[in-house]
Amino acid sequence: MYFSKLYAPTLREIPAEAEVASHKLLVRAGYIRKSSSGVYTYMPLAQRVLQKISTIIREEMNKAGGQEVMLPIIQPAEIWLESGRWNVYGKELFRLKDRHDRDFCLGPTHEEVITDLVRMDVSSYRQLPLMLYQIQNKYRDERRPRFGLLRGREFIMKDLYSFDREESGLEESYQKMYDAYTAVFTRCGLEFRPVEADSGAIGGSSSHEFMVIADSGEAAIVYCPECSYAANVEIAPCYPAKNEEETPLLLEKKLTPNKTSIDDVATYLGEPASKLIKTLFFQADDEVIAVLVRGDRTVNEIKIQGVQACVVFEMAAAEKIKEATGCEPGYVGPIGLKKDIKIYADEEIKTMVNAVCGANESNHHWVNVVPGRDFTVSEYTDLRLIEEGESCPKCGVVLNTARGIEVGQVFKLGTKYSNALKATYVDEKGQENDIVMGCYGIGVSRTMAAAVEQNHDDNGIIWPVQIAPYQVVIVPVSTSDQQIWQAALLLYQELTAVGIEVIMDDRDERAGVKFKDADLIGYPIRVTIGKRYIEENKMEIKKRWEKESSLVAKEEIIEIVKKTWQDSL
RNA sequence: CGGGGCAUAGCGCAGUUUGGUAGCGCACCUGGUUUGGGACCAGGGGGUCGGGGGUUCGAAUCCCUCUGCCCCGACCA
Repeated sequence: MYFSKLYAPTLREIPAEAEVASHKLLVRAGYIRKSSSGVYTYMPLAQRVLQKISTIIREEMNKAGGQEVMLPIIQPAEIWLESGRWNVYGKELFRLKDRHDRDFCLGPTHEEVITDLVRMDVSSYRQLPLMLYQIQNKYRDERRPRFGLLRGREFIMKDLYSFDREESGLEESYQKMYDAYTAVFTRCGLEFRPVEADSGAIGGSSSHEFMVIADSGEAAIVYCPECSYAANVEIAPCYPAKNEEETPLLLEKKLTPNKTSIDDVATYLGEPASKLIKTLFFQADDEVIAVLVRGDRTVNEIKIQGVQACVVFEMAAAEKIKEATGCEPGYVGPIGLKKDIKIYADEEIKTMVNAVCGANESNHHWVNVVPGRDFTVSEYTDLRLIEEGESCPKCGVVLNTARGIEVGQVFKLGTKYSNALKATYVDEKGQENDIVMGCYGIGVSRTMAAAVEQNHDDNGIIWPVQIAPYQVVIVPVSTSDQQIWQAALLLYQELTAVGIEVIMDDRDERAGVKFKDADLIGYPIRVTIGKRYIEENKMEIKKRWEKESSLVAKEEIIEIVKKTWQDSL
């Protein structure tokens, strides 16, 4: 491909709206343009990268036994009503009506559609197991689209659904997909880590997320340097720290004027934050609940939802808190609540002695509080967020922390959807059973953005060879010098002939412009042909991820390029 | 959904306070000089100043209203 013909308009200036590296660089380098908030056009370079990622995914899905299908994006409301998610999914679901006023939605995920398909055509155990997948656009009306392709409203996903006879079959399918995902991201040349994850609103028993490691990632993970343990902090279990043993003292109310935050109260009373009890109120459907954690800890809302099942879960409104405590937030505590509400407490609270908590009276806190003596807790359990420096639940070694971008997730769904939608099969004994399902997603467009987040420098993108839009760019320093131009042309033809994807920068631009664009676009290998070719018959080869270039003969160039390409496969 | 901000040429911005008929840099076109890390000179094209309504002799500028976009938070298979 000649650069002069390529539709890749690069920009010198960064669009004002771009926040993160992948967004800035993909826009600047001419890969994507925004159409509306969270919706992007993929231009030729992006399309090539997406195709490469998709090809790798297809190969691995097929290898694992998957069959590709294409499912509808426009989905009828009926099946969503049947699964119960039409009302649960909320505003995230893009809804629309047809001319007859019938309800539809744009698919954010395809459990309903695929289950509807399979229930029509699968009836016998002889047809199982089955794995179907698709790669196409999905839609979620995000409250706040951001970070370019990382959180869009329209995005490309691969999703595979597995259908098995029983749990053991699901276990096998799940493992196949786990392995396939590992192969996919390895082949994409990314540094990633599978972590244990929450299965969230999609339901199901077990789940792993595949995280591309990048400082800009939205997800925080912990992993063990010794054993294989790795988890999203959302679900990482915490062990209670030992609280100091003390002789319980008499409960006492203290004046704490205008001290509403943990830090303020701790400083004012001269106590460490770990001596305070943090009391938070949540709205769980129609019920208000109180949650207690040590003052220096953060509550983990995912864990709370694990003990208090509900559809809507959020921080309680101020008036609800007042109803429960008779007091403004800032001085609330578990002692003497107005209303009889459930109090969940983190395990660490149990052993606290002579603690501090709000008195449910403005400008007052209790000191020398002893849980169990001064108030009663409905349930003690692990409710806090894991912190830096805590131990591995498997082997006790101190965990490492990292940030990641979630590019894939695998779920064991069980029979949640097959049961709701009556997708059943008949076994050898003539017994009807629900099909056991799993679902497995990869964010294709997000993977492209994550690759950029992980692989870039100040000058631009540094594509892993496997997913680069082209592997090589040839830069003839002058297009008017026939000796240089002819050499470039010959190299171009020879590389193309061996299956290497090459861009020839044939533009009548200064060398500096071509170098800047080459770095920005991120071709793994750049070959420059200039004076040194005329003088010494040497070409310059530079790998995008290395600082130095080297001068070599043309024959070597071809060998180096071929080798680099093959090494990456 | 709460809070804040922005909307002027393809991109980045000034002009709005104090109304007088739209400008700068980059990009683009023409010609010339240049040519190894985003060149220089000269000339040129491109704007319903987000939409609608109002005030005024006159509105990018003041008022009302709608829409879009961005940031922080909350939320997030």
